[in-house]
Amino acid sequence: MNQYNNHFIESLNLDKCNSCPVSTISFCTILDEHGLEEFSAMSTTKIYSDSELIFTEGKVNQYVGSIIEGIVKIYKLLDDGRQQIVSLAFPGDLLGNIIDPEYSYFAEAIGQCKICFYQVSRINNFAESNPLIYRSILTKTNEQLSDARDWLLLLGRKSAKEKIASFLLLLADRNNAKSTQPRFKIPLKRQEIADFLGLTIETVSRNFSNFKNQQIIREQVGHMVTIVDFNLLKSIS
Amino acid sequence: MNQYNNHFIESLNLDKCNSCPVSTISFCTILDEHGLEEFSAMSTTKIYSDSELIFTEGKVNQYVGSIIEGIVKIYKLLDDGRQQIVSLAFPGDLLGNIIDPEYSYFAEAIGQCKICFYQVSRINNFAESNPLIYRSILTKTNEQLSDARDWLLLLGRKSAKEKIASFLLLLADRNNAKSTQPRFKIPLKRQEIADFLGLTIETVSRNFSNFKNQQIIREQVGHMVTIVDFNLLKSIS
DNA sequence: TGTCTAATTTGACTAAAATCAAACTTAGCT
DNA sequence: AGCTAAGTTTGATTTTAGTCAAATTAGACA
Repeated sequence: MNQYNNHFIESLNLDKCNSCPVSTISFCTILDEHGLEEFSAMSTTKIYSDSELIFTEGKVNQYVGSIIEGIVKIYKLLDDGRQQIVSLAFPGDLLGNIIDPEYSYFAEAIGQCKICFYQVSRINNFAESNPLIYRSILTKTNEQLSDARDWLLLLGRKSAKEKIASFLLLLADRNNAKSTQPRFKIPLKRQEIADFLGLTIETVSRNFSNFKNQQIIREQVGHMVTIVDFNLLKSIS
Repeated sequence: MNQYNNHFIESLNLDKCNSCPVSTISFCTILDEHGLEEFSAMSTTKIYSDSELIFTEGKVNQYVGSIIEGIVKIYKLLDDGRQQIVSLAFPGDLLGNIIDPEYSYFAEAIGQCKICFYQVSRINNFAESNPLIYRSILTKTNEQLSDARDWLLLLGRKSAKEKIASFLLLLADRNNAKSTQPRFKIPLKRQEIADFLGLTIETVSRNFSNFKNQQIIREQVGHMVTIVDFNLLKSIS
């Protein structure tokens, strides 16, 4: 009876991971079936609605999350309210880290998000017997560092026009848009784009208008955008 | 005879680490004596003179390094030559990573540098029996990510004046200057400061002049600087 | 110490993006 | 469908930092 019960729970957990849409790209993908069994039992899935705060700067770092669905913006604030988005996290991306004592940024859901959480302390315990999880987290962290450094180049050295072009290409890439005229939804409001690119909302709007006038992009209702001249956008970026 | 010989070699390697000035802050600090013995045998120390290239973007990622002495600038370039320094690496900092197939930036010595190198492939092999090295590298990578994100906020949202103030405080911090009027050498040329802060050399120069005129800092020959009004500089940043 | 070059500073002017303000559009709600 | 608030666009103007040019200073080396 107890035996059956245990088996039932474990298989439930594994089912959860087996049916997980990011199981092949999340940091847990490195685990074998045995590790995953133990690991999945530690996870809690939570759904956030648009604009809900996930992490708050300065709070104790208790959880890391793996994004299952949706997009999360990671941002920092100056005292006077100026905001800079330092990362956009997509499905499969890791939220937070297992090292720092506190969160050093805010994380907020853009649209509805589904996130799989783990307690930092439990991951660290788990890693004692499954140290490969460190390599997996390192791989994700390394990607984030690489992205952050690309963005440093953009913020420090690119013009507004180049920034907008780079932003559009980033979104096309994250949407795996393979077409020569990729079409996707821009998940950010103009103000958020401005906070991502280190610009003002007016500059963003003007540059979008220019691209539309020059037929480089088309914009439909609901922030759907089509990149008409991909190569031109690439050369601008 | 053979026995003595082995012992001699091993103790030489360990001596090298025992006398290493960054042994308590480098990523190898996590290793116990046994691990260190094996690890130290894999290392090669190299000295670079000012402006020497250490890594080149696009080249195969063969080595990671731990800085023993000196400062290294990590930078990226746009096609037209615009440059952005994405990181300044100090003694104890890790250069490169063990994940990517290629370097994605340039690394260049600022002044004379002493660097302890390891082959990426050998670190990965070593980690199979010493997986804690992953955690140690993760910790260093995580620091770099945190620094990069602080810099994203600076580049995206701070004014030239605020950038210069932040830069001076960063240097004071890296020099462990505990005094109320910290004094240290600015290791970068004006052009490099500009490339670090996303500014032009003229803007950097003008803002330094302003700070000097307002008696917030003093500058002596040889780029030695004294922060006269630390609190004011902090509030500006 | 003097000479030469590189680095830095300063000035005048320009350009890019920010600010301020208003009009217009979209999306959600009753 | 009409109302409302939020979001976006556009225009006029200002500000900041960039550009171009020249003068000055610092550093390396004979």
